[in-house]
Amino acid sequence: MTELDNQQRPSATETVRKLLRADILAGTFAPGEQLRQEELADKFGTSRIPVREALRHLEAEGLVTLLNNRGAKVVSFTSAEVIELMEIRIALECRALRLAIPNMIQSDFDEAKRILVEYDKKSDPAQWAEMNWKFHETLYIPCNLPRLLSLIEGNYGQVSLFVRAQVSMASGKKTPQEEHVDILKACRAGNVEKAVDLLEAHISNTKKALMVQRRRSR
Amino acid sequence: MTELDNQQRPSATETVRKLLRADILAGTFAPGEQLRQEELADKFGTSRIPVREALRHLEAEGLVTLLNNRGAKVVSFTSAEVIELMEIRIALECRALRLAIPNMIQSDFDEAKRILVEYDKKSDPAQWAEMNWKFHETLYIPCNLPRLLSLIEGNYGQVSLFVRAQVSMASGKKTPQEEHVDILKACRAGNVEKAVDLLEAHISNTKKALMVQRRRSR
DNA sequence: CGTCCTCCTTTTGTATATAATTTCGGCAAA
DNA sequence: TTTGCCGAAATTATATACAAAAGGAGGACG
Repeated sequence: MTELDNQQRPSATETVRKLLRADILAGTFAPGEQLRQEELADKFGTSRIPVREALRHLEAEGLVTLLNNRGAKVVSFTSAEVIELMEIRIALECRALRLAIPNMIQSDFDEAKRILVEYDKKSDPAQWAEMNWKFHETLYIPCNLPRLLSLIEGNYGQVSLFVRAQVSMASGKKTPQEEHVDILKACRAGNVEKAVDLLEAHISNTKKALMVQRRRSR
Repeated sequence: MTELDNQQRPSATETVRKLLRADILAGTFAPGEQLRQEELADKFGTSRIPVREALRHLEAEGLVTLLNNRGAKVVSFTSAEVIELMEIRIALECRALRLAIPNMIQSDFDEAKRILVEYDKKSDPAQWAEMNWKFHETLYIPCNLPRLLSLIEGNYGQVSLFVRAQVSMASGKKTPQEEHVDILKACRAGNVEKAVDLLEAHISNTKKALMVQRRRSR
């Protein structure tokens, strides 16, 4: 048994934190939006104390910003900061993949494959985001480093606030799905260097797509 | 002006957080030690509320662990977890260095050099840790990605809880200081691949030294 | 002699209350 | 119209109060 089977009953603070994070990631609270403590306390049926503690935690996670006497806002990134998140993705996820590949077993490949197949069936862009994360996560889990995985997940959470539907394919380039297939193939072949290179290119492509997208929306 | 000139006067919560973190990193509170809220509140001259909020933040940072109705402890890592921190160092710091080198200017080299010289003058192992961090930080700062730098700093904070005096050199290997010199030289030469490889080896050596050290202390 | 139960103490978790700060509307003056 | 300055209302920050849970000493029972 690991050390993580502690909490018997979740505290109010943890409940609020979990629900609030889900709301933020689901877009219920938009980036930049003010989060009023009393409102949240009402919504979650607690006093403001657990709300404030949850906000402090989410602040450290990078999902909200707290200013002195001015409360909390959902984070809102500048273009440069979103690019930065992609650099962090490259750093963390490429390392995780590198360490994961030697540990992969058949069921990991099967699971990844299954997700890709399901991916193609879904038509709702909102679900693509979910599938995309599932696929990537599946590739990294075998590295067996929970803290690294948790950093990746936290960073990805911030990313997903801004990279809602990442459909875009630069003209003539491969689609993200095609890239997924290629990455999985390299993993299967045990070709660490190739897989990592492909992953870096994959994330880099998202980064570039974002740069274009953001440049347009001025 | 950036976005970080907000806080006019720091709140009690932030003050407590900063001081408590300093205490933890300085070893005033040892890993595994219980942190009593009332005690901390007294020490910092506040009520327990700011203390609790600071603890929530530090929990998210990974410096303390909170258990339900059982309060906070300074984190205490298993051997495997310390190894994991080094993997995260490799992921984050190698990427930062890679992105930093193209942006380095003369004053960056000068500063790094200055730190290395000072390094040799100090005899107190406690100061080595500080110098070591300063040197690494100096190399990464030119990447100009504040979030990445903040992740690196947070991770390094956890590392420094357990890697007090990293003097050890495996027999026949280079000392950490010699490795520092080599890394800096590669940076000066603009040789990104070599510098990153050296850095990875450098961190890996620390990792290996830790593995030996921990194996002994059983 | 050891184990388990109970009660008391300590400590944590959350609600309520109070203080301090910001925000905003209105009014006056330029 | 615009600017700037009150002052009330809203909102946040912190303290205090109370409730709930954990920890520990002592005693009953095997």
